[in-house]
Amino acid sequence: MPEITKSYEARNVEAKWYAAWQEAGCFAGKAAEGQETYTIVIPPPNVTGILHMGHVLNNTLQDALIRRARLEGKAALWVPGTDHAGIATQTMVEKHLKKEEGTSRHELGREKFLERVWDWRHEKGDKILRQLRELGCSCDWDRTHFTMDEGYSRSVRTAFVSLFEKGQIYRGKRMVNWCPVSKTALSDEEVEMRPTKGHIWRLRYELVEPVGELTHIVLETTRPETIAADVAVAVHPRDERFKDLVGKKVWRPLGERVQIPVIADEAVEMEFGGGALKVTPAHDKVDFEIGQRHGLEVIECIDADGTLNELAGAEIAGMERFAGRKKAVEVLEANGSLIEAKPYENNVGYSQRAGVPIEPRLMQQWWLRYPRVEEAKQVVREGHVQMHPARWSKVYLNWLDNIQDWCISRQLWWGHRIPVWYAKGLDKETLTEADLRDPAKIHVSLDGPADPENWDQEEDVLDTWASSWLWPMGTLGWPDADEQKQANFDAFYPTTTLATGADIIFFWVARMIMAGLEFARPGEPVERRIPFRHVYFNGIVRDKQGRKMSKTLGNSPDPLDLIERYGADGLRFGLLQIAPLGQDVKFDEGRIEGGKNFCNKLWNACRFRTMSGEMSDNRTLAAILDRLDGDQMDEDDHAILAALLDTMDTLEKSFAEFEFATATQRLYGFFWNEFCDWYVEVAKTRVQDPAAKQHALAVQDLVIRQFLLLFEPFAPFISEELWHVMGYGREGKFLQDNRLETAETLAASLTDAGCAVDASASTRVEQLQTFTTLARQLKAEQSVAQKRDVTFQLQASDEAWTMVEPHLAKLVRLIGTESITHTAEEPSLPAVVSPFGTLYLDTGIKVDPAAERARLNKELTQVEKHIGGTQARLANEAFVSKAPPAVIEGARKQLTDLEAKREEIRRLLNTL
RNA sequence: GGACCCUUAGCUCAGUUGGUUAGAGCGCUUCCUUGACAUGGAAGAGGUCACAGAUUCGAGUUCUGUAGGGUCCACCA
Repeated sequence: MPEITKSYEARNVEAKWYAAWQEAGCFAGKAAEGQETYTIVIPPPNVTGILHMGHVLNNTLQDALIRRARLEGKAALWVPGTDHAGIATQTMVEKHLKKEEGTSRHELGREKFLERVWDWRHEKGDKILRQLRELGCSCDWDRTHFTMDEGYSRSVRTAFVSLFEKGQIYRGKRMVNWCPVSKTALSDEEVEMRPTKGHIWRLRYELVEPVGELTHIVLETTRPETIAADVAVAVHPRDERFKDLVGKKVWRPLGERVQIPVIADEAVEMEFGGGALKVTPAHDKVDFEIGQRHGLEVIECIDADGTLNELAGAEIAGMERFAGRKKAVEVLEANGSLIEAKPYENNVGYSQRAGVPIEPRLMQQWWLRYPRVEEAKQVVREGHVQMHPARWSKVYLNWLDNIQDWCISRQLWWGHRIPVWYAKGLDKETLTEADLRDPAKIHVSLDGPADPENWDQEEDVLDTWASSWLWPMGTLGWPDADEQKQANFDAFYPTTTLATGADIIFFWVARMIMAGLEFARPGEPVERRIPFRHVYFNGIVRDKQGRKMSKTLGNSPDPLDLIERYGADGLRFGLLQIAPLGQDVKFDEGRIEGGKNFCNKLWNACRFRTMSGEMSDNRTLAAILDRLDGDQMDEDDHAILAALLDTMDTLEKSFAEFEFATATQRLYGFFWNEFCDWYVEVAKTRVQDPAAKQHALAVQDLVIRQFLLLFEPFAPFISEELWHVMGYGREGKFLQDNRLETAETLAASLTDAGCAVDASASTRVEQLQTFTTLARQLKAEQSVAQKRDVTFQLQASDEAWTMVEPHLAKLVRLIGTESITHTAEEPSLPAVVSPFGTLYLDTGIKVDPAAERARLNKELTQVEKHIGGTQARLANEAFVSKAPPAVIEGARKQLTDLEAKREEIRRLLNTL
């Protein structure tokens, strides 16, 4: 028998078992012919990222799902990997280069710079994957993928080429969200609207020729620095105030002194500002559209880096855009155009990553018309892809309903370079749709043209999400037939569950669905093409004040530190206990500590079991069942086994519903309260009885065994350790090599073993528990809680006494008394009314009648209050005639019981 | 402007299809180091379930509205 330490030391076992699992290839995703599979692809973290609490939650959930699937006998595969994270990684390396070497990517040049990024990736990357091992994640590490690996890159290019050939991809000059810091275009999804405090300036634009009384038009703007790029002033066509002005000209108040027309356009809000709008097509999306409708010129006065150029006007040219804004206001004030400056808060689009306002800009970019939009809606509407919680479907469908073409090109270097080659000398700015489809001018292919010397490859790379949207397929070998075979694409696709955060439902989830439908198994039914069947959205981990955890706030605990202090299992279990379906998680370190304490409780329960008696053959369930003795089955056995079956049932349901908090809470309550606090305590007595000992210990062995199987998905390390300590495992075998019985099959096995579980015993055990609590309560009230030399007398009917008598030995021990005797007398002693009769406590000290009366009166008041309520209900004619009979019956019985109790308390009061 | 979520004990949260006296963990009070566990045990205090209506014999639970908090989408310059 191995020596078991007094408390559970996670560090002693975690590394050991992880190494053993890996050595034995426990995590390999292998599917036998016809075997049911369970596949998860990890949401690939940034390759240079480090583990934070969000990852812990997300990956613990996935690991729980995967480990449970293994125990259910499915071929489980969890594919790990990382994302190259274009902007984030490139920015990180650029910063590093600037700080450490004072150089920049432009100084290095594309090739050298990319070498440096690769160095960085090899040196610092994948740290997060190693950290996931600390957490116990059972990924199939041999299948680790990286979005920039050659194989994966090939799938990215394949998708691009295919979509290009289908005409879904085009190059076009349109308004894009330009990030002046990262110096790249962004998709709409990467722009975050933030309320921003600033000013709005009320300005006058002088009419070239007065119209009647009118000498100028009043309008308001938040962006005076762009005035020099104004090409018109727009008013609403039905606005009476301006009907005579349309077609007239005004002087542009900044920059070159030119006349611009007043035009009428529906897009103008009459109620806003003065009812007129300055039109700056180059720097505003709406203005651009107006400009298109009216054939207006586009003047760009802001450059790519966010500085104002010479077209912005001599006064502000060369200035940074916000400094230029200030200066522009001064100029406007000086030339009499400024009427008023008002503090103003409006929504400004920010680059999500760089955190600066984006600049709408007119540019040539690559665009994708999303494929399979209708199918993508259909699969969710029809439940082929189920979202949990379901409400996210609505968000998803709403987005697809309003979907816009996706700007997929990025002006970065770190990423998948777009597989498009331009014939040398071709003017890329003036390409037409026909040019795009002309193989003499544009070459699009996986591997490039045969005569590269005559071509220039596109400089831009793809949006990171235009690679990760292929993740479930690319990691399973698509599109290469051999690789797919090797990865067993056939068996593992579609994946089963995607666990991720709702914040990337558009970025990633929706796009993966469209990609899957477009590329996977062409021609087959949608349910074979979708990338996953379930999407589980886990909440965001927040701090105690409800704020998102972030590096800048410094409010995020270091998961590795938490693992160090509470063990990986404690962290996992504690976190899942507070992670309700679809709600954010407010991080509470107390719960993590609770997880650790629970592990310790489990540890000690097992330790106690090994101390209670010789360990017998625990190697199989059958061996344990063999040791059960039907003749020794008492109510406590029935109750604990019924609770075990119920727990198994609850776990099965909660896994199906992704209700992890329910699952962990049931496990906690079952093991700690039902098993340790009651069953193990009562069994202490039975273990003293040679006739009952083997049976009572076998029940414990059974309960612990089944519990470990249920617990392992949440806490794999301690479960594995105890599995071996308790002798459930064999040399070279692991917990996961066993199958998890269902509640039904275990119940059937118990029946076969002559120990059919009678769930109704639970009620009677509850009465014994109540009895115990009342007796302890009485002792505490009489200030003899710790004394064991007191005696109890139970005044009970013969029938009630027969219910208590078989349990006397246990009760005496649990309550801490010398004896409980059956009495017909009515002693003058402190008493309490129990389910079995009136229980008297003899402490050997004289009773204080006043104190006793006070105590009983308090009790009486409570009972009477309750009686009142119940009587009122039963007196209600409507209740009696309409409520279901069972409910009425329950109320009647309750009333009878309460009245009996009341009488007994009154009688006791009279004896004082 | 559109959609969604939340509000239950001091704190963090459970409360299944409406049905006895609303639960857990932490914290708090009292007692206990008795031979699994002080990372523990026993007992206890603590809640008008945000508010107002409606439906119902009966509402924490269903519906409507209000207030407060949060999220997403749209973006009036």
